Amino acid sequence: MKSRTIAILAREGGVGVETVRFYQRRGLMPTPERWSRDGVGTGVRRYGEEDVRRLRFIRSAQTAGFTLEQIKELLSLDAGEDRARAHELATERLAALDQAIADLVEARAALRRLAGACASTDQGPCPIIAAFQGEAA
Amino acid sequence: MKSRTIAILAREGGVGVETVRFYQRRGLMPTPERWSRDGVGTGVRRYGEEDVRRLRFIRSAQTAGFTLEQIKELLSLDAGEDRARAHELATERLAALDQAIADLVEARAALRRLAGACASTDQGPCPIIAAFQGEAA
DNA sequence: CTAGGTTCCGTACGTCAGTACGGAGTCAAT
DNA sequence: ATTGACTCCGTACTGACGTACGGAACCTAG
Repeated sequence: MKSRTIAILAREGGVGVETVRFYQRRGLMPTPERWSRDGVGTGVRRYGEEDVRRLRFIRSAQTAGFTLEQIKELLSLDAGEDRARAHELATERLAALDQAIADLVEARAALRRLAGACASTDQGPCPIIAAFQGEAA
Repeated sequence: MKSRTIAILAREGGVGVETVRFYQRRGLMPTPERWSRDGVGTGVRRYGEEDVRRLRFIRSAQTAGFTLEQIKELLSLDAGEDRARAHELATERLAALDQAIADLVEARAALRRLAGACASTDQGPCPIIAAFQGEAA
């Protein structure tokens, strides 16, 4: 079970060792006890599947636009009974996410205009600013 | 024409005064000459339509995920002849944008699972981390 | 048992995009 | 002419998210 060193955990989670340590300092990842098999010295911390899942969740939640603070709260809510709060955080973020997606789709349209306008081998000026006119903000 | 003070420009562009000044320092916005109507004193800078459009462009390009450095380059390219470079920047960003949109759509699906799982009035634990399993990364 | 690679830890530094502050100058209205 | 709001400018600080450094302890293979 708990057989991974921090480097292996980091690799499986797709982040750097320093990032895991950073998450530990921020309270997002646990800091397990050191583990010395022969009872000599203080040993080294070991991590399991659980920790990998947790780490991957953090990355996913970040993609969803949660801040580390919010992710920390979600983690503390996980498997807890406070459905109301979890639901609240999720739907709040869902709305923001829909807005963000809409904005990006808008932006993509503008970029297509830009790419289109500046793609041809025609001579003359390339109206970059103009390509972005007609936005909702 | 050039009748706006920096506060009015900022308001019309949807940013704060300090942000405009920040963009000036970064070379994204021009720093027009001071303008004293009666020739007394050093006067105050005034801005026109052109500047409002430029400011709005900056905001839109930011939504599209360009960094301020890249936006600066786009602005220097605007109305210039370097179509190749403009096209390159646009298509590069377009690809990144498509990826970002795909990620967000993924994230939205995960959030819907989460909201769904934690919406009911059922008792019991709320599997937040589990709701995010099944991602592409 | 020694050499090397890792881990651990605190602290410092880095980037991006602002935001705030403080004092002097300027403008507009009363 | 004075008051009060706004401008200008440099410099410093913020916040989110890491990334780097350096020395001591530790673990593993040869």
